[in-house]
Amino acid sequence: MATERQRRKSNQSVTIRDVAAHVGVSPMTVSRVINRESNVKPETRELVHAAIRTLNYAPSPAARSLAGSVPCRIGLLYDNPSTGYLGEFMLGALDESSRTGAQVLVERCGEPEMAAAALGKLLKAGIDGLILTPPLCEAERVLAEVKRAGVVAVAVASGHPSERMATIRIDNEAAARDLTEYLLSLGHRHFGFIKGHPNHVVSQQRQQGFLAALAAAGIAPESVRQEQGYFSYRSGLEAAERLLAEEPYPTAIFAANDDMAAAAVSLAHRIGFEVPEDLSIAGFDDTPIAASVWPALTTIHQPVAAMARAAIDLVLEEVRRHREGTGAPRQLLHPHTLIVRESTGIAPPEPVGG
Amino acid sequence: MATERQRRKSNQSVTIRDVAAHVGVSPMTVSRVINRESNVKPETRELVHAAIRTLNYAPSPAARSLAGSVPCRIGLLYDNPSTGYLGEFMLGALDESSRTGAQVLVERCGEPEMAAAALGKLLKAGIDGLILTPPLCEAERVLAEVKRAGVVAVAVASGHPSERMATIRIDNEAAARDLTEYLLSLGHRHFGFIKGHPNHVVSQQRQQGFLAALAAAGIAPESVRQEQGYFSYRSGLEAAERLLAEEPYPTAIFAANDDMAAAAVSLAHRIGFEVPEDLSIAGFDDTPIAASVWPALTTIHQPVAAMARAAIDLVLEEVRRHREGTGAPRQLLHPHTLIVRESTGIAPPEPVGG
DNA sequence: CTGAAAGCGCTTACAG
DNA sequence: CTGAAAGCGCTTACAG
Repeated sequence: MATERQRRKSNQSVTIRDVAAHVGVSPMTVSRVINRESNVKPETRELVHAAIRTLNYAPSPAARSLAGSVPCRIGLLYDNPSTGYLGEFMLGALDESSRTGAQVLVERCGEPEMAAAALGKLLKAGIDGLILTPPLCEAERVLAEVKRAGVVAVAVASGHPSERMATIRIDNEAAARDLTEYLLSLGHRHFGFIKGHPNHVVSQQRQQGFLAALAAAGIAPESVRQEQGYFSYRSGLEAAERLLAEEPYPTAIFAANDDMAAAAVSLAHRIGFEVPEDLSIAGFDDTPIAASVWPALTTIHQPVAAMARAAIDLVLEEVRRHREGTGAPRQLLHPHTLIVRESTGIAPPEPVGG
Repeated sequence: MATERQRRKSNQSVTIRDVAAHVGVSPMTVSRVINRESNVKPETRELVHAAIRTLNYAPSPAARSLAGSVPCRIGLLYDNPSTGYLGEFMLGALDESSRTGAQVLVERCGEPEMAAAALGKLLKAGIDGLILTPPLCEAERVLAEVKRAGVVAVAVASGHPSERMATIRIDNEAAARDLTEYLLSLGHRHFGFIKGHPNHVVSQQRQQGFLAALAAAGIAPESVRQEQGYFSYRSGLEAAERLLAEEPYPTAIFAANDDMAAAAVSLAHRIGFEVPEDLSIAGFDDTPIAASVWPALTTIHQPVAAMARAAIDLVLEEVRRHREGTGAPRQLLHPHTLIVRESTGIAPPEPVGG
C-alpha cells in the first residue's frame, strides 16, 4: 500500500485555487481577474470578485514575483563606504525595498576603472535596474560603462538632468541662493567663498546660486574673495587661510561643502577669530560633521533618505517604462532645507581683524 | 513532431541549480549550505561557498519564502541615522541580507521611550529576529522591552557579553592597550586622557586598556591627567582645554572616541600647539571625521561592515537555536585594527608649552 | 473567453 | 552526508 505523501503545510490559508474552486473556474481565470486582463467575461469576473471578497483572499507577493517577470532586483553602486551620506541613503533604500519586496544588491566601485567589473558582477546577479550614488553618477567612465551595458539606471544627486537617465536631485543653485540670502539677512556684506571641486557639476551650481543672491542684493562679484577648494577638509583649511590672510576680512564665509566649512572654523579659531561673533561660516550638505563640530554648522540639508526611497521606486518604474518603450527618463527634484545652527550670526559692525 | 516548449525566461541568471552544477552536487546540498545546516561535509561546503562567490549568486527571497518556512525577516533597530557608523553598518547588513535572501526591516528608535512602539511595529511586520545597533544595545529601556517581547536579538558593539542575548563586538580594552603601546613606542611618557560617556560600558573598557598599558610600562596612573568627556565634540573641546591649561603639558592625548580627538586637535591648534610635533592626539572608532580632519587621526578601526554581516548571520542562527531550545547565545569577538595617521608622532624631547 | 501544462527558484519530507 | 521527488502560489506560453 502506497503511503500518501503528506501535503506540505502552507503559510497561506486562502489561495488562488480556493477562489477558483469556489467559483467553479480554473485558477487561470482568477489570475486574469487579479491582473485586470480584459479577456474575461464580465459575469465571470464579477463572480470571481465576489469569491475573493467572501474568502478574503490576498495574492502572495512571493509567488507572484517568482512566477512572473515583475522587476525586483536592484543594483546599487556606491563609492566610499564611510561617508556620512551613505548611511542615510542605505537606510532609505533598505526601508523602501523591504516595503515593496524589491531586493537590493550593493556593490562597491572605488575607482572609475572598476566600473566595468562592478557592473558586470551586478548584471550577472540578474539586476533589473541600477542606482548610482554620488559621486559615481558624475564619473564619465562609469556612465559610459552603464550606457554600454544598456542597463536601466537612476542617478542620485547628480548635478544636472539627463536625457539618457532618470535623476533624483535637489536644486543646488536655489539652495545656495537660500543660504546666501540668509547670510545677507544677518547683515553680512563682505563675503568669502570656498569653491568645490572643479570636476563636480554641483560646484558650479552652488557658486552660481551664491553669486546670484549677491547680485540681487547689489553686491559686486569683484568684492567677493573666492578661493579654490576640492571638497576635502585639507583643501578647506588652505582656502580659508588664504581668505583670512589679509584685510579687509570677510564677515562671512560660505564653503561649498561641510568638510571645508568645518576646516574653515578650525582655521579661524587658530588665527584668533571668534565664530560666529567675528566671522560667520556656513557649509553645504548637512553631513555628520556639520552637527558634531563646535560651533555646529549652518548648512543646507538634502532629504537623503527620502531620495533613496524615491530612487528605489523610480528605478522599478523606469524598468517598466523601458520595457514598454514609452516616454523619457523622469527627472525628480527634491526639496532642500536651510539648517541654521551656531556657526552663523549677525554681522559685526565692522569687519574684524585676527 | 512535437515542438519543444520554450523554456521560460527567468529574471535571475544565477540560480541554485547553476551553483549546484558548478560544484557538481545537487541543489539540495547548496540549499543546505545556504541555510547553514550542519550536515554537509566541510569540503563540500567550502566548494559551494566558493562557487557562490564566483558566480555572485544571491538566493531569491521570493522563492525561499514561497517554498519554506525559513526565518528570513530581520528587524534592525537603530538610533541616529546620520552617524558615520551607520553607513558602513547598513552596507554590510544589506550586502549579507541580499546574499542570504533575508529581508531586513529597519526601524528608528530615536528615544528609549519609543522602544516599545518601534519594536511593536517590527513584530507586527512578522520579524523572526532583531538586531540592535549601538547605542541602543546599552539602553536599559530598550533591553527591557526586547526581553518583554521575547524576541530573539543580537546586540552589536555592546560593551560586554550577555547571557540573555547574542553579541558581536571588539575587545575595547585590548584595542585601547594597542593604541597606548603604540604611543609609548613613539617615546611618549606624559599622557592626557579624555574619558568617554560615563554611562557607556566601553568608556571604562577603553580607559582600563589605556591604564593597563601605562602600568605595564611603569608609568604611574597619578602622573596621567584624565578629564571627563561625553563622546561629543563639544565635550572634547572642553576636556582638551582643561588638559592643556597648565604645565606640565602632556605630549600625547588619547581621547575615547574620534569626535573628542578631533576637537582636541582643533583646540590644540587654537592655543598654539603643533600636532603632532608638540602634541600627539589619538582617537577611537575610525569614524569618517577621523580621516577627514587634518592632521588625520590615528585611531582604532572596528570592522563595522563585517560585524554587520555577522549580525545578519548570527540572528538567523540564533532564531534556529532558539527554536531548537539548545545552547546559549553566542558571543562573537571581531578583530580591531590600529590605524596610524598623521595626528601622532615621535615624542618631543621635552614637553612643550603653548 | 477559458483552461491544462509547465515552470519560476527554492524547500520540505522522505529515502538511502 | 547526499539526492530525487513533490510542492509552495502564482504566471507565462500555448491551445482551443
